[in-house]
Amino acid sequence: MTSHLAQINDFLARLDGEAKASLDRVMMRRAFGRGEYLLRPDEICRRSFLIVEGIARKFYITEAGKEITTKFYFENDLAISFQSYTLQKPGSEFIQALENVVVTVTDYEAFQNLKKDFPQLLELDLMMVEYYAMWLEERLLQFHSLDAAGRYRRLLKDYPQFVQKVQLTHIASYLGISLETLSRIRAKI
Amino acid sequence: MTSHLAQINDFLARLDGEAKASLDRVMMRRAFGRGEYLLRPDEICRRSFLIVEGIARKFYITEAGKEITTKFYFENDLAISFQSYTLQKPGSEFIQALENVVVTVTDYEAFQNLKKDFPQLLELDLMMVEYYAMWLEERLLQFHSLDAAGRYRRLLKDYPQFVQKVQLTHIASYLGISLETLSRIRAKI
DNA sequence: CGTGCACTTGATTGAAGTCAAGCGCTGTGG
DNA sequence: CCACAGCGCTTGACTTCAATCAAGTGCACG
Repeated sequence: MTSHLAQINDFLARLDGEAKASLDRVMMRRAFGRGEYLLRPDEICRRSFLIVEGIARKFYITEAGKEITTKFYFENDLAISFQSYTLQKPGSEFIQALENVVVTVTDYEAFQNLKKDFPQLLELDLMMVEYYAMWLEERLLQFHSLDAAGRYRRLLKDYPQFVQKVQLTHIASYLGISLETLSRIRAKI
Repeated sequence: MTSHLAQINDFLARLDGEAKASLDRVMMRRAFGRGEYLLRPDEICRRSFLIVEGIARKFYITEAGKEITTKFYFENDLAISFQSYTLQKPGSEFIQALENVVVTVTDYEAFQNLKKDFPQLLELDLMMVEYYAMWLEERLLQFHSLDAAGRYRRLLKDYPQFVQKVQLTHIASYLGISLETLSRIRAKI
């Protein structure tokens, strides 16, 4: 998986000058304070947020009123509500800063237009979506084949930084287990 | 979701003549008998299979030796082992015909080359991966927010054809529940 | 010095897994 | 043509994992 990420960085490094310059031109730096929302439900996700600094999360609220965290964003992660962004339709997800966050914002329309001029960017887009799909496959596999303790151990192994920096409440919902169960799992390790 | 599928078909219909002809030229029709494997673990997924007729499934085997079905393929579905295909590395998934199946096979390399000549095909590729990612997101959401009975009811609603045509053993593993539990859920409806 | 929030710990309940037996087809060979 | 073997599914009894409910701890911050 990491190899794919490396490939994306590699690709970005080799992106030709004009494409890169055009891309830079439509990107805008912005800051959000701890707790602020980068995106709310019923909004169309018209912008992507590349995390420069800080941590954010994506979550939705179930019918029962429970928050489910579906993704954490760290440095260099691209935060969007995928379905809302792709279809340009109102979504049901929140994106929220968990700390003070600095991002570079790219407008959806602007990026679509650039893709027409620079097929390289189309390739880049494809690579990023491929990467996301593989990440989703891996996550689904974990839900399918690991129990609560197994999923936590896997998280510790793959992303130890999460556990240090993110509240257990959010980690529990990310893993699909209750806060209490997570607490007990941790006590045993 | 259906809207996105419609968009792909629409796109295919508008694909310009030369791109379409080139694509057709590299596609080959093939048949597999019930139970045969289109792909096995440790193979690199070097071909995609567009289902013309019949049903197939994708699955893997856990450390505990249990089969987990991750996807069913019906007419017009494109069967690949996504990670193995995308990275061109050996994978761990089986793709198996559940009935006699007719497919059109497209070689990975050939398609990659065509994408260089026809950016339209690159766009098509992107759309298909986007569609797959949204499907994965939806499936993950169901694992996260529905219990066993809820997932089965959702399956009945979204894909009633599965339940008629596919063995309950496979459906149970697809839903992440035991065959016995599925049987009890069905008895209550 | 409280008040609130993040987390822990304990007791109980409930959903789903496992193990085991049995039913009802279908298909094959005596 | 019947018999029985095998497979797909059901049903029952029991167990287990994790959710829920309910206190309680400890730290941070006004």
